[in-house]
Amino acid sequence: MITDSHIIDIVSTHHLFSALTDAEFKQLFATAKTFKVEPLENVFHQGDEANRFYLVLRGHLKLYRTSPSGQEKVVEVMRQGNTFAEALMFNNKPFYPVAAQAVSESELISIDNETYLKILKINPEAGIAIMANMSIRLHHDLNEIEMLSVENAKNRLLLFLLKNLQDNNGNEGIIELDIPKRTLASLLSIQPETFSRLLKKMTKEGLIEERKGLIRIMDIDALYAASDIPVQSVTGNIPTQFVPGE
Amino acid sequence: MITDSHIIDIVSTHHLFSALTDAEFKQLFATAKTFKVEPLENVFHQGDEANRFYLVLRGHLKLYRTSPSGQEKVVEVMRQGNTFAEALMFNNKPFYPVAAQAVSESELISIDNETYLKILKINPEAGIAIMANMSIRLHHDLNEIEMLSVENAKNRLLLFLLKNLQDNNGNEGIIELDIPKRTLASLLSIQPETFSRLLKKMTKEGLIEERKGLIRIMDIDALYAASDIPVQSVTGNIPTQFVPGE
DNA sequence: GCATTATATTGATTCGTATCATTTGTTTAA
DNA sequence: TTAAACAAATGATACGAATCAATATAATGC
Repeated sequence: MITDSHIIDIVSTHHLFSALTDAEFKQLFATAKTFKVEPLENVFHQGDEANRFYLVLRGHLKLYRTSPSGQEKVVEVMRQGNTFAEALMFNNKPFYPVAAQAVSESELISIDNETYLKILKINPEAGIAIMANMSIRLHHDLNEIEMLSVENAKNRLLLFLLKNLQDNNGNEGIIELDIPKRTLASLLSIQPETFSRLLKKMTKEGLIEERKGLIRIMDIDALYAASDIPVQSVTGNIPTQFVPGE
Repeated sequence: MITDSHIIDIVSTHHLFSALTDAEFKQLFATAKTFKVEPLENVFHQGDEANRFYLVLRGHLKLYRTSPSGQEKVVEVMRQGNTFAEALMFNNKPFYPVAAQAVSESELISIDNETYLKILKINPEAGIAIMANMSIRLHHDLNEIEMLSVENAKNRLLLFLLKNLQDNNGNEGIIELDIPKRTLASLLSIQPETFSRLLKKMTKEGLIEERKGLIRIMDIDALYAASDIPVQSVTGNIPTQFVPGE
């Protein structure tokens, strides 16, 4: 079971709700329902009328589509803190194009589409505040994807250096290290040993210079050249989903 | 130089604009300005009044913050197709908290905040349509981050299998392969050779069974157990940003 | 049907990075 | 100042996965 304060925690930190005023929040949750689902139990089926969207309080569920031939395909897996079917609401789609089924025992809260949309329509400021959250989250995700997309240690370090330049006059730059190297290594998902070796190698190659607590980049352009960070590293790296026959 | 049709391509596929009606689009771009910036040239400075936001048509720029001590710190790097400073608009922040400077020669289009917000306020439907796009994009990003967070080939394959189960009766599952294996391997960022070896190994271990165009999973639970996919693999993996002293 | 080409498998080798072990250097505190 | 504790660097080794090379199997066209 999940406590009330826990529920409020999960709900109020979600980007769809965190920007609502107290009054709006109250209005919205007057029509909300919390409920449990057991494994293999469906929250809704493909083709059902879509007039609510959901937030997972606990457990996890799969969204899946059943093709005409009867094949089932999981589209997405939802976990604690995730919302689903809200895009349908924004898009005015009347029916769920997928089914939702609990994988583990789960607890959900469902929100009435109409109530939510009414709030947005009556008070466009609310919508704009929510878009602020979504924008920030999108930027954040893009950064995370970019960092994750850089698969090897050298390029992660290079990307880090290029992103954390301070005080760059012309083609030089300085990075101050005010945390232990081993911590920095860990932030970059590199072992301290590897980190040390990398810096040494780059120093030998004349790309950087190390002085107590400082890394000096001799030639920013050369550093860019040394990396094979893709110019457009941000978009469409590994498709999350294999969609047969689409 | 970038051609007009190219501009329209970039702009109209962006989630902040793709849901606008023709009339709204026209109205918005009546106040838009395209312009170039040379390397080291600033689009705006920290503390400037923020009444426009920007879309990168070509090149790349850095957003950076200068601390009281004069240290410069890059917050984000923007590339073709990215927008920046729109979150400020949604948040009604009057000043840019960062500066934006071209790294390479770049071409931008700037949009008037007031005009954009007016469209949203007059017609909440427009905002809702945009939120639809943002929702979809957020879901997509979450999936991508999840997939990217799985660092090794075996677990990527396992995650893929578990996410693409069709026709699972009880603890068995079937995955249909209607694309060439080498394509699938590439989707998973695995070399075809490695992919082949992995399947062979898993077959030997009794986890799966292969039959022309089909992969049969003998025991879904065992597969889960074989993977070390974190339960909550979605959130906060590698911090994108090293923020000294924060 | 056979030849041709695409796709898949298998083996040998190499490369990048983690891991383990040891040494060197740097703080911290007695 | 010296020992203890911590951080960083260096060496040796192990392992996963890429790469290169060869062969096997399947699909396609004539």
